[in-house]
Order: sequence, then structure tokens, then C-alpha cells
Amino acid sequence: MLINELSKKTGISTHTIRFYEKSGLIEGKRDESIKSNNYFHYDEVTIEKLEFISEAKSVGFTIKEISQIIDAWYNSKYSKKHKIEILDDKLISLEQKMKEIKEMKKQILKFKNDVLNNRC
Amino acid sequence: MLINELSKKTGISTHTIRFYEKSGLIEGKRDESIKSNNYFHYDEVTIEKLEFISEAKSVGFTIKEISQIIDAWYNSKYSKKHKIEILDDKLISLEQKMKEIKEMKKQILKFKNDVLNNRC
DNA sequence: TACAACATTAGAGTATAGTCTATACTTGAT
DNA sequence: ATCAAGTATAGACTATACTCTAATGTTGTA
Repeated sequence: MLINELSKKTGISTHTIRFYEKSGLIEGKRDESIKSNNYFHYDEVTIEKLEFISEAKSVGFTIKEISQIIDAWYNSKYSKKHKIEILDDKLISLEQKMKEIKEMKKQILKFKNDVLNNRC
Repeated sequence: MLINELSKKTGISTHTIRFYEKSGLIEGKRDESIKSNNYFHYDEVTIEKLEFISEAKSVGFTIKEISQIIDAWYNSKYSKKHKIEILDDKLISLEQKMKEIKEMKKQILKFKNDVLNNRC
């Protein structure tokens, strides 16, 4: 599929898709048999990747981190051992985020209690 | 205390403290009895606020959101009802973040499994 | 064949959250 | 008195992650 279809299927703008492509997160392929244009073609895996990128962004991962995760999954440039290291590292970071959110929840509940009891 | 002491006690640079002050997150007071300078003085509450800001930033709250939370707690410009609304809103947003992180954890565990079983 | 819709690239612009520099004044220890 | 260290303000600079514009070429339908 071409970029417009990809955009419609993922809800991500063509601008942003191109930005992700430049950033190395996804990769379209040119059809060498077509000489009249140099349009990029995208497959189903790219849809999966873009959906993953959206989720990963919402938990606070940066483009760099997301790039690492995608490479650890889809790419063969890392050894199996290195891939597991990267993924374990991200799992630890998620545990950390989880802890911080629990702490913040406690803190805000305390604030709420203070407000309810006119302590501020 | 002056800004340097505040910086040392919180681990936040004086530059960043001033940035937070400009952003309305914290507020120093000038000592009107001192005519020779216009230095800002900070109290213990400012330390609390800065510590809160650091934690809130790490869970992904923006300056604007943090400002709202701080105002809902320390400030009297909102009604009790409005304060509770703001805090409840942030609690919901934390629940959402938690859900997303759990989903992401599942996803990465799946990736890890795929790698371990040579499925990619 | 006209033309709207779509494609590409390069590069400019925006928002957020700092981070740093320059200038100028103040304080405190020697 | 000197001078390093601290303080204030304005404004420039940086990084991240987009978002938009301009210029130019391609495709598909009336």
C-alpha cells in the first residue's frame, strides 16, 4: 500500500509517517519494476510497527528507545543475546514507571484528602 | 533560603528553578526589609513542590498539568469542588497510564518470547 | 487532455522543557 | 579594598517530536 492508505489505516498523518521513516522506525520499499515513479510501498508489518509506536509513545518511550525495541524484534542486526538484553532493559524501565505512578497516585490521593479535610 | 541553597537541597539547577518560577510552578518572596538587593527567598514548601515536580515529571505529566495539581493543592484560587475535580482527573489519567504500561509489558514479553523461540 | 488527488524532498516552523550566556549588581571572606 | 561566589534578567540556544510549506512530479477519472 502507499503512504496515504497506511496513514488512513493507522490514523497517523503522512507527515508523521515520513518523520518516522526518516528516524529509522519504519521502512517502505520501492517497486523496482515501476520506472515512472519512486513511490514507497508499505506492508502489514509496517502497520503493526506504527501501532506499536503509538502505544510505546504513550507510555513515554522516546523515538530512540522505540527504535531499539523495534530493532530487537524485527531486525537481525542484533544477536539473540543482545535482543533479550534490550527487551529486559525496557521491561525494567516499565516496572520503574509503574512504581512511580503508584507513588504519584498515593501523593495525589493525599492531596485530595487534604482538600476534603480543609487542610489547605 | 536563597536559590543556591534550594538548588542544592533539591538537586535541581538554579536555571531550571528559575524556569519553573517563570512557569508559575513555584514562587519565591522578596524581603521588603532588605533594600540593598532583590533576592528571592524560598521556604520549605518550595522544596516540597520541587520534589513533587520531579516525581510528576517522571510519570509524564507536563508543566501545565503539574501547575494545575500544585494549584489544586497549595493555592486558594480554585473552589474545593474544582480542586477535587482536577485531582480526580489526574487520578484517572494515572489509571490510564498504568493500563498502557501493563499492555506494553505484555507486548514486550511477547517480543521476548518470539526472540527466545527464534520466531523473528 | 484536464485536473484533483496523491507522491517525494528539502527545509522551515512550532511546542515543550529545559540549558546556557551575557550583563550587571550584591555579598562575604581575606 | 578586593575579588570570588552568588543573584537577577533578558534573551539566545538545544533537543525532541512533530507539523507544515513549497516545489515538483505522477496517477486516475471525467
